[in-house]
Amino acid sequence: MFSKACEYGIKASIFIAISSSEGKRVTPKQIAEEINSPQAFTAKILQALVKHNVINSVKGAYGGFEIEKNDISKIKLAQIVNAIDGDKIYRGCGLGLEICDENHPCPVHDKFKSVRTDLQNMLESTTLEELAINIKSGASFLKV
Amino acid sequence: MFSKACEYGIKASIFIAISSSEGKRVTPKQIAEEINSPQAFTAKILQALVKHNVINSVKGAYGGFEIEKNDISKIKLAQIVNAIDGDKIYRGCGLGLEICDENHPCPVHDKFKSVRTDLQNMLESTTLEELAINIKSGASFLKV
DNA sequence: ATTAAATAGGATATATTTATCCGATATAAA
DNA sequence: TTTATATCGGATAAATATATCCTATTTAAT
Repeated sequence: MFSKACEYGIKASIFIAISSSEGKRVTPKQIAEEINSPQAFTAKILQALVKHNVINSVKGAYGGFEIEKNDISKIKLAQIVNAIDGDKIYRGCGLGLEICDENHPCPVHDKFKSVRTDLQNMLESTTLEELAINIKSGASFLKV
Repeated sequence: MFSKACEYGIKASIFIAISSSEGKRVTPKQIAEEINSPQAFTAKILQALVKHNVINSVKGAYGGFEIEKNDISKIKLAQIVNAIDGDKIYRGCGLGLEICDENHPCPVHDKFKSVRTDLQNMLESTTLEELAINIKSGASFLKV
């Protein structure tokens, strides 16, 4: 479904959201431990998220990654997925056709429509805040 | 969503279904042309489909790949996807957790549930026959 | 100013997926 | 039995995704 990079990006963003809500910046090392991911690879993904304005970075001593407190409830999963995997998940053709639309549909075009729309709606409506709250309350988990 | 191999496998199966319904066996060369895929790679995928009893192969002169006429309406997309990509699309965790279930859900476990169930239902209810019919009638296309 | 701690980013390595090549084997027809 | 035509399957190559390493740069605190 998502690439590894995207999975890490989502989990990292949730952890950063939690930390930021407590006024703490976090380093790639802390993040990688918390979400059980390779540290250097995770750092690359964080750079991409910074570039796409999903998270902020502060260089130098006492720096790290953070999310503006007011933004946590505004950031949607879709933004994170878009920053890392692009929009091919719900835009590209299910069977890889270059051109696939109503006029020239692939064999599964119609069948896929609702699944993909559901996915898109879910990604566009789910906020980092609600995901962070569930982690904080112990209702869900970032690693095994 | 699906791997390239799986995309080729679905399109190839549809084309074989059409040909078989007309009593014709087809070679990897013909298939690759019809679905716009690399021939040798497609041949590997066909082998996998044979091994999983989705399609039949007949070796030797005048041989090729075919699907039992009576099976065309019975074969579901899910069987093809399963043969090539396995069931991780609708079984594996959306965020890659080793363990992810009701007792220990990842952050998006609940959000994903309906999307994945929809996908699974779609794959398990869609037959090769209906996809083949739409290609034959010109309602959908195997390549651009 | 100096130092310690942090991100940024280029270079490189590894793993996986995608793709190609070629010889072995099977089989129908002549 | 020979020949032409297929699949089968192992070896290899190329492309992409994942992961690591190292140095440069930035910056807060002393």
